Amino acid sequence: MTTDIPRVERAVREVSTAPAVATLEAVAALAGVSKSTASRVINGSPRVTEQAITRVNAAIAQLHYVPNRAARNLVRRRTQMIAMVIPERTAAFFADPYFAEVIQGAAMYASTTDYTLTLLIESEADAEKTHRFLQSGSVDGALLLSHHSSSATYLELSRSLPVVFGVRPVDDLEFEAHTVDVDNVAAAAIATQHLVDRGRTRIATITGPLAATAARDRLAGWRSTLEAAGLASGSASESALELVEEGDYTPASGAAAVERLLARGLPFDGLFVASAQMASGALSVLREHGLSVPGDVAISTIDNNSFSTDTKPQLTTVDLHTSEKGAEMVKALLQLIAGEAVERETWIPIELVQRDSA
Amino acid sequence: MTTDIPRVERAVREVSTAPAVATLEAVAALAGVSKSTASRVINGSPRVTEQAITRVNAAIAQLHYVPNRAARNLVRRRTQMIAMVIPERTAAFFADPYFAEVIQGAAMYASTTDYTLTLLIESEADAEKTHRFLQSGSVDGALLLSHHSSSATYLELSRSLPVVFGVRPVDDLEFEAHTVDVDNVAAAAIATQHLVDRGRTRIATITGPLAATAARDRLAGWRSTLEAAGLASGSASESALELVEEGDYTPASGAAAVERLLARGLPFDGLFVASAQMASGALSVLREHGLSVPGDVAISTIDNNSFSTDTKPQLTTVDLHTSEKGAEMVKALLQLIAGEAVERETWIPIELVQRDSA
DNA sequence: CTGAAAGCGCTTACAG
DNA sequence: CTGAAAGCGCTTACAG
Repeated sequence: MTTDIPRVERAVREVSTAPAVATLEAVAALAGVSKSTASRVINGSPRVTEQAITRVNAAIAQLHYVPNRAARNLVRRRTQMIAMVIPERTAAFFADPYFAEVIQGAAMYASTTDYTLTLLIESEADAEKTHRFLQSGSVDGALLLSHHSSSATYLELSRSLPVVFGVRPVDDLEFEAHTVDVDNVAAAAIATQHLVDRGRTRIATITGPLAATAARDRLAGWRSTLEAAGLASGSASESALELVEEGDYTPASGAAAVERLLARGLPFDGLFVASAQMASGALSVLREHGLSVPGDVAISTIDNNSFSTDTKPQLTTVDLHTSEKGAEMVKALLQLIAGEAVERETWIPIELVQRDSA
Repeated sequence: MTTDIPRVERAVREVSTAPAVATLEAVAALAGVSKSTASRVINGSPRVTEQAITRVNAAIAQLHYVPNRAARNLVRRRTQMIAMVIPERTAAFFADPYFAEVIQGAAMYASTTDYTLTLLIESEADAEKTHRFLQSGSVDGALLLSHHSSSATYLELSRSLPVVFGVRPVDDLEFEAHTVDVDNVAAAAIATQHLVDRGRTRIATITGPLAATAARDRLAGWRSTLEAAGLASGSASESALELVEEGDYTPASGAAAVERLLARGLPFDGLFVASAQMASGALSVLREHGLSVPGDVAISTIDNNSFSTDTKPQLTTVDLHTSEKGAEMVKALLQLIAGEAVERETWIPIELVQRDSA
């Protein structure tokens, strides 16, 4: 009503727009009841007559009425919104199918509820902003995919807002967080055991960045499986436990890691790679060196995504059911918001998918 | 203050919660001004004294005040939220780095504004639900990444809500949509021309699903480049224009497509593949057949992502600046919402990235 | 420049 | 079962 352009635009709008958004008042009037009754019908209150219900519903249909979210949220002190917080760095590495899958699973599940999922990119530079947003009551709860910020910060956050973590916080026993995760030790153990079952006796591994718990867990799963199978013996220098190289989850790092492994001259006939991305990189290098897979080296890995099926041979891997994890995170959060009891830890089931690399 | 359960819950909250959320009223009181003035300061109104400003800001800081979004949205008739609509099928194929990149770019940009991006998965089964949501005033605008639904439906939508498309709607001239896209014809032409410049004379192509405009555009770019270079001559059966196979953007389909190309027995020394994903699949097959790249067959493609760098040799490709596209979509939408004039079509610049495959 | 007041569109005790 | 009324927390003409 002030500047010129908007005025014109509004006029145009008024003409071209679909019937102005209906209000509760209009519905009530059309149905011949009070706003109170109309509202009760809408919210499924049991204290209304059949007749009121039908009439209100008819009015709603006729008017294409949809409750105004802001008004409803204001009085309910709810926003019907939850946030998925992902660190900026992760966003940049969105190429990693892992995060995309979690987010997809979460978004899919959320879309079946009447909660809305918003993506919150936490800039490393201004994590404060994210926290302010979360504290401002803009969302009813938050999903944290990782926590580059200090655990303390998040502890604080989780005290004023329902929060579900997608990774276990670094051994902070005081931390009463709710988490939905996968048993990484077991995943690695299953993949490694498969190699053992295939008769491999010198099983090497390529790990993820060992700064992260998940990578360390996978390393531990590999090691304990070798020990249990009696494949960890030998002098220190020739023990299979020596066959460890670290990567950063990218294909290139996987390739570099096998190169190093090969350069060390220690023989190995099995290789557990902590991620399919790295495995695909490792696989090419092995073949370049004239090594056959699974003939000379059997490979098993973790993550059932395009990286495990785009290779030749396709990779035997452990499916972490990642999009299910995203869904479960949302589910747990909504229960928390509803005040229901939720297990401190939810473990997503994992599963070996046998293909051709081992 | 009324029902029992809430009362208890509130009590619990009060104890465990960080300082109860401050309200405008509290800020005003602490600052010794009216809510009106406090509100003006918060909203940057010029009609306030310096003194008022400093006192209100001090109060805000002290109380950690953050405006309640619902209340603000209610009165402003704004939600400060925009939705990114992606069809369910796309969500499932989230593995395709393309969508992940667009979304990431959009989320990143949005996070620098005070708009919130929500991911809306449009179920094929219940597209109605999505439309209801969009029409309900829950968001101020929508970003459409693709449109499996009829153009008509979206045309209708775009009449009641600012909408920005990420793909050009199928030649619907009446359709006054705003779109942010890339010039696919040019992208293909650049990639193909590079092959021509490298001295290749029989240049084949692997297209995306030709049902989509983008795939047809890329095919057209390839064709016109060959024609312009005089490489399209010859009898129909041996014209390079015959060297076309269709894929579906997955690596496997790229592999299958070259197999068919090879099976036809027509020689080719250049190959333009419409996506890096397909190119990676095609590349392996070529090498399996003992063909060297770029020696025997030079390859150029489109999309600068992990698929173009994880191969050996790495792929010469056209960078579509996909995450920039996501950002530009948000930018255009926010301008539309603000009532500013926006170009009907925004073209994202593209760029040849020369690597080793051609 | 500032405050009192109205109102955004709902929900929900309260009193029939 | 139902309606009148209050109130959720803001913003913004309106009248100083």
